Amino acid sequence: MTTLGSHPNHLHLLRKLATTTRLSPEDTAALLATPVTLRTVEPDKDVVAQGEHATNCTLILDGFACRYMLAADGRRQILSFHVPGDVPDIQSLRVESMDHGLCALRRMTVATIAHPAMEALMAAHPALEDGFWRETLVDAAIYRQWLFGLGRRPADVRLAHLVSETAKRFDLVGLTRQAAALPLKQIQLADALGLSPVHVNRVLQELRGRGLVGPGRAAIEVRDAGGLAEFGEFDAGYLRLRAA
Amino acid sequence: MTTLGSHPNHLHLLRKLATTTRLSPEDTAALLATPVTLRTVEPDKDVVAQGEHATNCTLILDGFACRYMLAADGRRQILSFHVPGDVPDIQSLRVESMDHGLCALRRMTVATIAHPAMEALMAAHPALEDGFWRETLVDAAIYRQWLFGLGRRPADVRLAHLVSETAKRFDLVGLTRQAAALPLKQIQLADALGLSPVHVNRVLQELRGRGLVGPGRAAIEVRDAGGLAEFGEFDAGYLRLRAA
DNA sequence: CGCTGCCTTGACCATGATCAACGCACGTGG
DNA sequence: CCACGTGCGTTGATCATGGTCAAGGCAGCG
Repeated sequence: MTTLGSHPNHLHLLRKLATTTRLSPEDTAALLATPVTLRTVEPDKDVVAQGEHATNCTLILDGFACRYMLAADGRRQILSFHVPGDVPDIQSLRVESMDHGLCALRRMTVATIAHPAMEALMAAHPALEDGFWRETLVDAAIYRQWLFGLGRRPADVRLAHLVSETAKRFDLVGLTRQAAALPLKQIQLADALGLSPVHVNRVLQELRGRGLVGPGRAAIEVRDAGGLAEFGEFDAGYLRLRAA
Repeated sequence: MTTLGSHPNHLHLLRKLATTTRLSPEDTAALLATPVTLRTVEPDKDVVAQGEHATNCTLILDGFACRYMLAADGRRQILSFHVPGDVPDIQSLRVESMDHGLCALRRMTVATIAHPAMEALMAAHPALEDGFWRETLVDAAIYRQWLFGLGRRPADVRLAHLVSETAKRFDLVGLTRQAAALPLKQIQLADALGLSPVHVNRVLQELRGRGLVGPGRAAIEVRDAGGLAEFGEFDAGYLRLRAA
């Protein structure tokens, strides 16, 4: 048990909150004084399982995670990606049981915040409550983009959009290095895009041929962010709800 | 200008809030005393357009609406349906501009609530704030189901799921009659399911052949709700976050 | 009586899935 | 230091779900 402020990566959360909400020094101080438990999660391990009743919220300090649902035949659909600074299970505060799982895609460090501590923080600091609420609205905006993509965009545009969006989200929390080389496997992209792994491979080659992403196999290297955004019809507006 | 309580269809909202939140008599009284403007919206007319900055929230009293986004080539993706009792643009309270449009699918009666009135109501009645927040969480749960369907469910299952879900949502606000005969055109189903209208037609015939929906062309008549839910892998749990 | 809007049908096409094999890089143990 | 195993990426051949195009059909309405 320690406080959030004692881990240097709290800065990602602060940076993200700052894109939508203005926090007073007192709000920030209270946030950093919040008691948390640090935990490491190995790749492919659930942070919260589907159906579980959560009693904590999870702040990602380092690593990369996704929400997902499983089909009866074992096929997986990834519903969203989550970068450091995200609290992907904040809705567990108000929800009886998780309708989806939360899973580490890379080795993660997370800060676990007990629900009562989170409730107390938000009750005492309306600006923080507001900020976290806005985060869920950004979440919803991202869902809408993915819905639109799955329904109406061809595979190549969809992939370019996803890569652009994910890179931008690393950017927005200050992780420029990871924004340039996304730690995504092709299978994970396939599960997020509703495609098969082999089709993702082929579409990636198309994007490589266009000079938009690099040839490396370890990570998706963004070569031409502007061109990728244009090809993927990506406009970052929906990630940055303007501050009040 | 009148008050919400003066229109009989306020009951749909109350019924829906009651599924997730416990309201005191004072909360209910304040809600019903809220000043609103009544308005009629013709089919295919926008309630709020994409890109617009809204200064009101919209409560649906009667009719049927959808959120949607348009592709550059004019193709449409419907992102969600909305039944009486929904406030589909509540996020406009916290968002600079709409990333999607809100459109009437049938003739609608809506109550327009000015943002300041909504803010005042929620500030004075935390239970109502909580209730509306929970609604956005149900929204998000529906988005996840649609994402899963678009990514991983074949067209027939996807259609059965959508029909089951939409019928259940009419049910939950007390509109049993509309739940049994959904006012949906095939083009609208196609836009929601990411399919072409002709494929929707064929899949509908398959469901008619299985005895799950009726043969009528004016509306989708649910013949065998249980069978439809089973075929569509529909479990209503995600529509009803348990009350605190 | 003839529009108009939507549903229906058929023929053909294409995006992306599936199946199966192979390659390549990295890590581990002999 | 090399042999092997493992996990992922890559490729090719074939298949299928669902799209597109084009032409009727049918009901309600002016």
